[in-house]
Amino acid sequence: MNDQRGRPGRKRSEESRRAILTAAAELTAEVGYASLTIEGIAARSGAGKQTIYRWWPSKADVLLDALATKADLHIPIPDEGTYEADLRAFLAATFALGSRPQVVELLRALMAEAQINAAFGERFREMFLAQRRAALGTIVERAVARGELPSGLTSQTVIDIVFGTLWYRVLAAHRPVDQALIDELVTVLTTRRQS
Amino acid sequence: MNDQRGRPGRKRSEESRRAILTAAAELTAEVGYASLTIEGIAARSGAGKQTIYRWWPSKADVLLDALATKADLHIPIPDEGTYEADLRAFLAATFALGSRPQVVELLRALMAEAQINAAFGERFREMFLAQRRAALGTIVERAVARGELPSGLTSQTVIDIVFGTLWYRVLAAHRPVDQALIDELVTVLTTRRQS
Amino acid sequence: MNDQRGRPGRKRSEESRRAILTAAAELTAEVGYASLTIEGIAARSGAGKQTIYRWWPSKADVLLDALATKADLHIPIPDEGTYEADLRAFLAATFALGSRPQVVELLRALMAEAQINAAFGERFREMFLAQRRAALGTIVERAVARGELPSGLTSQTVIDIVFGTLWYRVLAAHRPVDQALIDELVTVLTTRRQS
Amino acid sequence: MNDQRGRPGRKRSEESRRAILTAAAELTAEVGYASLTIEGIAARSGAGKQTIYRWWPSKADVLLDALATKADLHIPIPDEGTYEADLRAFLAATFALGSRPQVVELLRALMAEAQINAAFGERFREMFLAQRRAALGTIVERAVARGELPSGLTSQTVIDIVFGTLWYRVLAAHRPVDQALIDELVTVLTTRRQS
DNA sequence: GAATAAACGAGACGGTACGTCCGGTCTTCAT
DNA sequence: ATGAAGACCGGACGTACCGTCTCGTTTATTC
Repeated sequence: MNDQRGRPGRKRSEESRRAILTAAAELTAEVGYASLTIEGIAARSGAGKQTIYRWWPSKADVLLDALATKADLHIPIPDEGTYEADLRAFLAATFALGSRPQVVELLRALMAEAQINAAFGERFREMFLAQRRAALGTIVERAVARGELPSGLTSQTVIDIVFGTLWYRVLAAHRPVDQALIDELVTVLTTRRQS
Repeated sequence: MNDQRGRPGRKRSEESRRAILTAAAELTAEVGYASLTIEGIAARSGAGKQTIYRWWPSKADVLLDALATKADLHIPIPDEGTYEADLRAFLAATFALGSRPQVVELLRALMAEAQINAAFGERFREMFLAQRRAALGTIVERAVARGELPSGLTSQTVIDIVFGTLWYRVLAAHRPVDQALIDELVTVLTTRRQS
Repeated sequence: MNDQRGRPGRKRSEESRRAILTAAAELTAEVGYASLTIEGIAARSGAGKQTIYRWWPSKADVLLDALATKADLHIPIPDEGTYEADLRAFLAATFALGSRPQVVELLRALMAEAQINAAFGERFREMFLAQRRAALGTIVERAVARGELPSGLTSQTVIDIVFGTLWYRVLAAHRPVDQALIDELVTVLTTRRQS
Repeated sequence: MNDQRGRPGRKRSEESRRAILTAAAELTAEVGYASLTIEGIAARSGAGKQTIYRWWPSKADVLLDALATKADLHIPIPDEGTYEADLRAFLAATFALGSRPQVVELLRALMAEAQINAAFGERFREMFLAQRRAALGTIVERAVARGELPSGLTSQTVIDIVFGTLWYRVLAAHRPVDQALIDELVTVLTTRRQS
């Protein structure tokens, strides 16, 4: 990826990169995404503006990178044996993540930016949303293979419903995702129906 | 509301108001929300900037007002006799609305702004989202009264799932709401379960 | 002047006029001429902006009017019997006026405006400067008639030198006109020379 | 003065500086000082507004700089041997300058601004007026040393009378400084008196 | 080791839009 | 017809950031 093979010249400074990502995350928490500026990130991190523009196309991309760098945000793909248990485990992991206000704020900002800036939207969808969909997709496909999915439901729709409901609570309702919601979602998406 | 009784001074110009709302809507369609500016709206509408700032706190509020002024966006509360039919009718109406690209673009922009600007978020939730929730709420409450709601499902969760899935398709998936999704949503949210 | 004979409609309010002139003078003293605005005068005086625009073409004209209304600013034309005594009396009267800071401030502002706004400059010259020149002119002409003027000096130049020096101290030197200056001016402009 | 030794960052653009000063001078000549705007200067010079604000506190300071940059405005200190000849030479040089309408307009505007804006007034007095006073001061001091000054006249008063009369003609009388005035001034300020 | 080349902090640059202020005009209702 | 109130269009203000462009300096690779 970062094709540094034998190129002359100074190497990218990992120190600067970290300082920039940290400054961006802190500033977002302190002043909010709307008041976050490239100049502010540069000033806080001690980097020059050009250094930021050299490596990221926008402030949203800096934050997306900062998010991706947080290793602990990884949501594992559970394998509990049954579709219901897997789904419940997946939702519980997501729920845990949702209880960290700073992360939630970041996600709201990035989703917003994705609506306004089409190019970033593309990157956000590919680098973030698609990965989450893939994780849940694995679980649902397993259920399909086992015949556990309720009839009349495609796996894509299950995924849309799960993520849609979670995002809606964050974006529109401003209510945290809670245990009750998880229970109801699992109920709706798993229980077999009468003919 | 606009208590003009016997107040001295010139009255608010309805002509300017219309010109501003129209210009804002047109410009959003032409250049996109990100490139929409108050100055641009003023120039296009022939109004002074101050006139815009006097009546709306931000460009998003202008668009929200423009949206509210479009009478044809009203979603009726159907009463077809059964919960399933009502829900299907409600979704069909929403689906029809979603097939108008300009409206969808507007909604995406407003939802984005609501994430970034907390004060506008409050207004957007109260003046737009709450009304839609109330409409669907009426339908669902009727179902509850009739005992048609699947057990283990609260009416608020039904609403979250419905709007969540619709918004998710618009915001994250960039896939239009289609008939297949409607069918699956209705299936999931109506069918009685085996004990 | 104010030809109100038999005109229909409400008469000009003397109360408003006074309030406006007072407010303008006070505001100039409080915030300075640069920060004086028509809106400010209207607000302070309780008048509408239109009322001010109806009767004065600019804020400088309001102040010029306020100045003219101050009756005590009148400089009498002395007649002491000799040119030297007259000149000294005239300068003493002007000197007394120059010791009132507010008046000096006003004069500085009006002279400044006269440079920047040609139309007002014309009015200022005619309504203020010309009157002062005429007063001193009477004195000097009397001296000419008596043969008291030093040879090689025209009356216009005497006037230019007197007012020039006084204004210069106010505008450029920021030093008050004092007794020493008066003495020296009198000396220069009266003493007969050796052939 | 401009201590650029080893400072990091891009250097100030001399090209921009020149373009701004030229544009300001031209615009003043074309539309007058009252209609001169920072935005206009920026537009005409091709510079950004911020570049102007970075280096000059007001439009008057831009003009003062433009004036100072005009090398040909320098008034030499003559040394003709006698006070009278020196004074006459100094006045002739000033008179020549006064016959350039653009320069006179500029001086009127700056003197006006100096009345209205106290901070600029200070700069104008120090950077322009004081230099002229110093030049004439040299001449007059020489006369004092030689005992050529009329008795009862201090050197400061001579300077006040000279500059006062010149400025008054420009500011108040709107009559150019002419040869007759020079002659009369020299007469008044040099001739010995009868006891 | 010298030359070359890239990245770095710093900061000036041309731009664009911001939100505010005020100018001068125009209703509106009351006197 | 005047007057107070206040909305209107217009234009400039001074500021904040954008994204780009020098600068001088530091660090690496190649000759």
